[in-house]
Amino acid sequence: MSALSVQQLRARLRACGLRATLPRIAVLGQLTAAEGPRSHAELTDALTARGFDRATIYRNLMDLTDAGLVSRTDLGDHRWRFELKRASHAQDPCHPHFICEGCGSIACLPEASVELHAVRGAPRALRHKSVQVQVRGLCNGCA
Amino acid sequence: MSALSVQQLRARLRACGLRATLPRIAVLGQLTAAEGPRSHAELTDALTARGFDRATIYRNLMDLTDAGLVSRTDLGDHRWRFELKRASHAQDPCHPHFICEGCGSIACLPEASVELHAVRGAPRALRHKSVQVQVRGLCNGCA
DNA sequence: TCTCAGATGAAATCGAGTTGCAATGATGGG
DNA sequence: CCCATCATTGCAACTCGATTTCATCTGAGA
Repeated sequence: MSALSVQQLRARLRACGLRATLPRIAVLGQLTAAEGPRSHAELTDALTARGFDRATIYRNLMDLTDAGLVSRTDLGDHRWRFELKRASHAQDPCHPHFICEGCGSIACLPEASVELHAVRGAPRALRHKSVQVQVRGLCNGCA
Repeated sequence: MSALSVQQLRARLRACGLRATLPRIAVLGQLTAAEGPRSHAELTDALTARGFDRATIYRNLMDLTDAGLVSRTDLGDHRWRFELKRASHAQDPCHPHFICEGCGSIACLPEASVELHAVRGAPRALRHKSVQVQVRGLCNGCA
């Protein structure tokens, strides 16, 4: 799902009751093409070159979040990250994220890469898998 | 460890190579008496009455964090929280941490509760186990 | 006691996040 | 196909926690 056509993006927006405007298609397209969560600043850097405004990008991210197409999380660095909810990730809604402490980039890890064991004394949330797992370290580029 | 004498606080600061100044002793004292993480604003509210400046409190929180006496985390509400590192957290450097997104308490998980698998495509740091794992969710009290 | 690097206080700055408002444009109805 | 309407945009300003600047002050070793 690296890149969808404009028609596909437009259809997806309309299916949620959102107007298919140019900036909105661009934002959804960026998130669709992205590997993992992206910050507002990252999207702004990528899209102001095309003439779109910060505030518009911000409001579209909120719109997509409200529509349920995108999830908004804070991975602990004081910046909201927006990630497309993918059909392929539907079965593992809380896949772990890898956070590079060198360059700050964030990537998704396959759910199989982290296995949780609800050992004695651990919070019950661990047993229900209703937790968010973050792995911090150096990415291959920064190591 | 609800309250330490000024002498004890002073000694602890000196042991880290920090000067035992009045504001610094007050900040460390507040964190020592606190039950859980405290935000900069909370400490400011408590300490400006004694005549200490916001910026000074902020810098002392950073100093204590750099010195390793205090940990700084974000519970997801976009505000830094500072919590005294207690002795019980000191040993076993690479165990996973459980962060409650409700009350902010930070608990140590047994190393066995999280198992990492270096699957294809994962960063090499995962294979070397040179990563830090954080599990976020609701603790038993907040669930 | 003297000295000065480290620390403080007051104010300014930074930056992500957010909002107000007039102009614009996507959509549905005619 | 055109028009009216209302969601959306672009711009600028604002909020507020986080952070820095700089002149002054002070804790701690000599």
